[in-house]
Amino acid sequence: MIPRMEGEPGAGEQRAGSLTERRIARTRRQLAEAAAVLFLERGYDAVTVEEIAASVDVSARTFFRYFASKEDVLDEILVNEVEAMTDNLRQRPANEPVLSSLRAAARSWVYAVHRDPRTLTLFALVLRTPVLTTRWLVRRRNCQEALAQILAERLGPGVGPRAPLLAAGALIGVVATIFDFWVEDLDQTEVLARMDEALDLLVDGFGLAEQSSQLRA
Amino acid sequence: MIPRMEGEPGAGEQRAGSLTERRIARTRRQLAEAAAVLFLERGYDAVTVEEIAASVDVSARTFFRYFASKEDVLDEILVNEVEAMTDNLRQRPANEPVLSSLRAAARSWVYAVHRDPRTLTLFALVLRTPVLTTRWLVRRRNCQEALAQILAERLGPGVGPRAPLLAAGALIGVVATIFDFWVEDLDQTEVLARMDEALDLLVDGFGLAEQSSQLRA
DNA sequence: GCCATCTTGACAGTCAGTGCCAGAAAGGAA
DNA sequence: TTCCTTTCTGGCACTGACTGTCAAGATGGC
Repeated sequence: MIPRMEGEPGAGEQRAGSLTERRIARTRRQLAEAAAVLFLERGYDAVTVEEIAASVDVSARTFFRYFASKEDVLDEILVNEVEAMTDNLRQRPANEPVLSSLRAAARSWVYAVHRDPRTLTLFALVLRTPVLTTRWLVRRRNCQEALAQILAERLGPGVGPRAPLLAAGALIGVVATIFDFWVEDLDQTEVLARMDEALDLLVDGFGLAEQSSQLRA
Repeated sequence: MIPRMEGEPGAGEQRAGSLTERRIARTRRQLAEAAAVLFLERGYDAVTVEEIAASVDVSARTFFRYFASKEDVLDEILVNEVEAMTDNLRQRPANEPVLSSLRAAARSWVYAVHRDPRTLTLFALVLRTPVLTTRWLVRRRNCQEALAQILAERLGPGVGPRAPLLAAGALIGVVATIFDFWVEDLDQTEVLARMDEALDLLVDGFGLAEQSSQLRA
């Protein structure tokens, strides 16, 4: 009933490069591609699933066999980016200070995004479409959980059970905010500098500890 | 065409306590109430707008005149809570250190939520229903913006244009994470202690600055 | 009581998403 | 090639969220 994609083949045993399998992969890619093009042309809401399907010459019913919902076509991009980011992080040497790992991972991810300008354009689309923005926020949260797990491994059990999730919350909070600035202003090139500043602010506790009205008076 | 609620009255000039106006307010309250009851009974997805409307004896069409979408019935609760929180914060004396204000605001908000156990039950419903969770994440973001504005006012222009939003991101990141722990485990009473710990961790920069693998070896 | 204004229900219609079934296409085996 | 099984696909009917429109009913001011 559901196209198989990549995964364990069924009893019918279609091998990896089989004709069917390639056709399925192609259809999936075409649908995602067509959706991205149409969304960018006319906006998310103004495009119907019917149209996306028609432009690849399959039925709407088939579209829903490839993607659980209309949102899912773009959500896949978000998932991929978040995974690219967390994979970068996991591949950093385990003895490197966490913050350096994070800076390096963010750095290589930013470079990757820069290499494919479409990614940022699609992110801009996501952030100006409410339904899709909510998806992005969900992915941010997934990212927090993934980051928390990495932090837990790196920092060991000494830091307590909730610290990794909390630290990840704060880190994602600042990194995602910088990311929002980036997407809002697609031309800006100094993302990395801003990211570094933001992380510096974070490790300083934003100066909140010593801040008081007297200091400003 | 759209029920007026509270706001500037139209040319017809219906005054605040008018019969119509009270009926409208009552219908709105009844709809929200009925929705909450039904959602808690059977889960969000298993309840149709038709049923909510029928249980208050209005048409489904009318439901959509009061709430833009099915999600909006519960979203209102989220908005109210977030506003209660930010209002608490705004009412703190302007010369109080930001962090103290935040602790105090969070504290009185937690007390308020404790006084009405239903609030937390509804939050639990929200967090176990994907569509509603996304709403919650959106509200969190609104909260970040509101908090950033307050921070900007308190900290003055010296801190740079992006620092307030970044600090707010980190603060919301940890406060919301504590909140998630709270909602997951409704019985727990030490929320406030955890909140304080979390904020302490934040002003310490989570110890990320000096952390390195050598320190753990 | 009259009139302007507003709320409501009914109806029709769009679009997302799902279950079901029959037909077509692919792969394996004889 | 031919047959058989597995899997993919289109078509159809259906639910449910949501919107535009219009006529009918209620309300408030005069």
